[in-house]
Amino acid sequence: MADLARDPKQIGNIVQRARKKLGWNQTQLGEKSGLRQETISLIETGNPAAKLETILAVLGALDLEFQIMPRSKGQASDIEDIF
Amino acid sequence: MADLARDPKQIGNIVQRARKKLGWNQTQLGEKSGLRQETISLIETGNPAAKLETILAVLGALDLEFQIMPRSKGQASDIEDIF
DNA sequence: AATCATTATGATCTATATCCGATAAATATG
DNA sequence: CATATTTATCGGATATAGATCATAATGATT
Repeated sequence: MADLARDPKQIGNIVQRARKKLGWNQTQLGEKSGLRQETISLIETGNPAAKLETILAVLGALDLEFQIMPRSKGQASDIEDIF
Repeated sequence: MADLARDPKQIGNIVQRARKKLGWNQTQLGEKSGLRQETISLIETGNPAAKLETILAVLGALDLEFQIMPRSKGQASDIEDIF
């Protein structure tokens, strides 16, 4: 349910997975988040220099959110991330 | 334990609180995250255009991490955030 | 294989982050 | 208060995001 996001690539993967789960293409996600398809593409491929506000807009459009917590708590979701 | 981070200001507050809890000043956090004191200042005051990699570097230095999850789950941590 | 949909890439432009060096403003501490 | 520490701000330089318009590359579907 909760996905670890320690680097831009993980964030990109999570965004892509959530988008496809909703049956949206990058253009549609762009419309809902006020961004262009090209920008969504960059984020999903793990652009490390993306702006924070851009990431937050994408997460909002997907009805997702960040939480900040201490590292390495050895939860179930950590294991998923290995694969 | 887990803090909601829906906007840059919340992230800045969380960073500042974690830094002070460790007894560090902005310069020290900058050294540990490879950033300048000015940059830490901007992040803590909620700069929305901060780079993703910059935020991730700061969180890493504080031994914190992002998790991504569905919004509004009405957890205890949501209540804290009102104050 | 041919076509349609989707995603990735390219060049140009404007805006702004971050670095760097310096300093002003604000906050502690004696 | 006076001073030392910490945080915020300024100017110049460099790098790159994201918009825009266009197109190439990739993936599906028949």
